[in-house]
Amino acid sequence: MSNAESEPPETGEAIGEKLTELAKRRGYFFRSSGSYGGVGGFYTFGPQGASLKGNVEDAWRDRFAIAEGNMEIDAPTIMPEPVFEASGHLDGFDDMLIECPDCGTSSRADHLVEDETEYEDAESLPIHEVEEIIAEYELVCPECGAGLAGVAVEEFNLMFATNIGPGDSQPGYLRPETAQGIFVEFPRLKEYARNQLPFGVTQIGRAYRNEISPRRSIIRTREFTQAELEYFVDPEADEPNLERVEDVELTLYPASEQRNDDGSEVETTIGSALEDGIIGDPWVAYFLGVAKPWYEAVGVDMDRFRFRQHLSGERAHYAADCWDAESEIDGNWIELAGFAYRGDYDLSKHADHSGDRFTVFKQYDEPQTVERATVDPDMSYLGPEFGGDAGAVAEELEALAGRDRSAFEADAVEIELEGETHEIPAEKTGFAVEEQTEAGEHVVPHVVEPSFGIDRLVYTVLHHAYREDEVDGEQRTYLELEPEVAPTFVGVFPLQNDDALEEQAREIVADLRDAGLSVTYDDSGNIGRRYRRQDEVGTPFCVTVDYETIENEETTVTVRERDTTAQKRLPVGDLAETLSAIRAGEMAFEEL
RNA sequence: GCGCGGAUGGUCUAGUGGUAGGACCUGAGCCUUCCAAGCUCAUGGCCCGGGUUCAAAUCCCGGUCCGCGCACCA
Repeated sequence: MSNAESEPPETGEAIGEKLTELAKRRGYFFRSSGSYGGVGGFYTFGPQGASLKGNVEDAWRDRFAIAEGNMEIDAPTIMPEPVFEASGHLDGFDDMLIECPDCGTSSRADHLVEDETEYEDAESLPIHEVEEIIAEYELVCPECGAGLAGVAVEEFNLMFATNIGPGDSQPGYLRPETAQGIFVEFPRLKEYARNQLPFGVTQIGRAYRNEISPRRSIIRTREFTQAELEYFVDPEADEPNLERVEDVELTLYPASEQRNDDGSEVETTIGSALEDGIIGDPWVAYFLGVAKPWYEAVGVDMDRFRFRQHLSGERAHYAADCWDAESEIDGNWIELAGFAYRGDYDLSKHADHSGDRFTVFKQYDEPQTVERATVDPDMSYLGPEFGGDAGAVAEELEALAGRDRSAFEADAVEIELEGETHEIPAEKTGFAVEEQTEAGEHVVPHVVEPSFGIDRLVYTVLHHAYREDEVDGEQRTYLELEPEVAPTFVGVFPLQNDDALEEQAREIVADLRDAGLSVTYDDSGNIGRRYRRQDEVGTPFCVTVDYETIENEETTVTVRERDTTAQKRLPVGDLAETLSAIRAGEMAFEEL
């Protein structure tokens, strides 16, 4: 177990409940299918939430696809069973649960068998065998000691199963991660990359896990959105451009510190963390360095953010080094993203299972000439001599030529086949040593995988943006969302119900929308109420048309900033341009 | 999946075996020359299914969902 949930920074009071209430009331997110009683683990993003989420996805795409020069694809969410046999999800995602008839405790049946008997890989055994083993060894409930012999073992796979087409002849599954959609299409994707390593493929999409108990709002759901990058590299040749990120400062929580009782987080830079060996892999380090400023830009509070290294027991067996991005929410650390060096695990598995080629041809600088021992067996001799074994004999000859040329120097070549020794006259083997020119080799790329959870990030962004303060003695709740991700960028109001003011305000709305800004118009109640309404959904700016606007020669409006409630008067003509510049981060409100 | 607690307008909540009230929000109107003001009016609710009862939002059972703990989290 990690102590990932220990020692949260002492910032922020518990605001999860208030946020959930606000999210429901204002349209960020809410439980799905409420009219039918609701369903666990599924949430709908309302108008505000969908917009915020879309903006976060756009920001991710800008940074991890476009700015890095990576491709983006959009693969199906349902894939056929063999894909998941290859990926390991069909077996590895399978839990065997056994429930104690006395105390009701559920245990992992496969773990019980592995712990208490000499069986080592109980997970791969069929259910009935596990049940037999439990009966045979008279295993008991680890909690209360009651006998478990004869108790049914229940299989629980975290993947949602379905059927493709009529009947159940072609089982399929909803993908438990978006990554497989990329790996499966690798042979074609590498063509689009013109067979050049390194290259990256991104995907933003839904993934599905039939969680036993979804919890904590949209933090752990059964359907969620991931943004993943699979970056394919030549492990021999490719190196990340660390200069771009080496000065990025970050908070790390390495495995070594987690094991200490008084372990603590480490403040360092990408460059020194690599030098000190804290981060093991330069590619992982590179993407941590890209991710940190990005998280900051979309509104994650860097005082409540860290990268935590996986402990060795926590890592998947193929992952050499693995770090999670984590944010702190009401005293708990939640996982926002995982950065794993997956080696050639995924591509090799799919190569084995599909028979397709998951490699990239890497041309040498200079063609290389190598001596290679080859055989060309005389099958008209081997056939009559060995009958049905002739093919196997030929294969063994070829293998032998590869490992021991001297075996072919005698008049007769000895080979072993199923324990028997056979002699083949040397002249019948067609043995030769030839010079071959090789232009390059097929390499299985290694994969670096930054994998982001979007829903959790949206929740974190809202949580970290939540503010309460007082304006003129009145309580105020507002969301300090970054302009780049805020669902609505500007609200436009007439100061009062007045045809002239309203007409002018509607013109401004049209202008701003033409400029591509997300605008809302509001003329209900009084001006203060409208400001508060926009504050609560996190709209960064409000524009108000008053009598000065329509009476003075120069048409001006007030622009009011959300966080400070400060106002400035600006000419209408420059409004769209100025606000667009602010949204793009090229200008600050204070500079106006 | 187990245990404990919960579920009343959009939101937050009061409530008793005799068919539900408030606040906020929302909408209409009045008022209003910049921060949830005031006045009038309006919309809208007892999670679902069974049982007990003359009568159930209330008591009982089951389910669904939510929160917490346990287990689970490739």
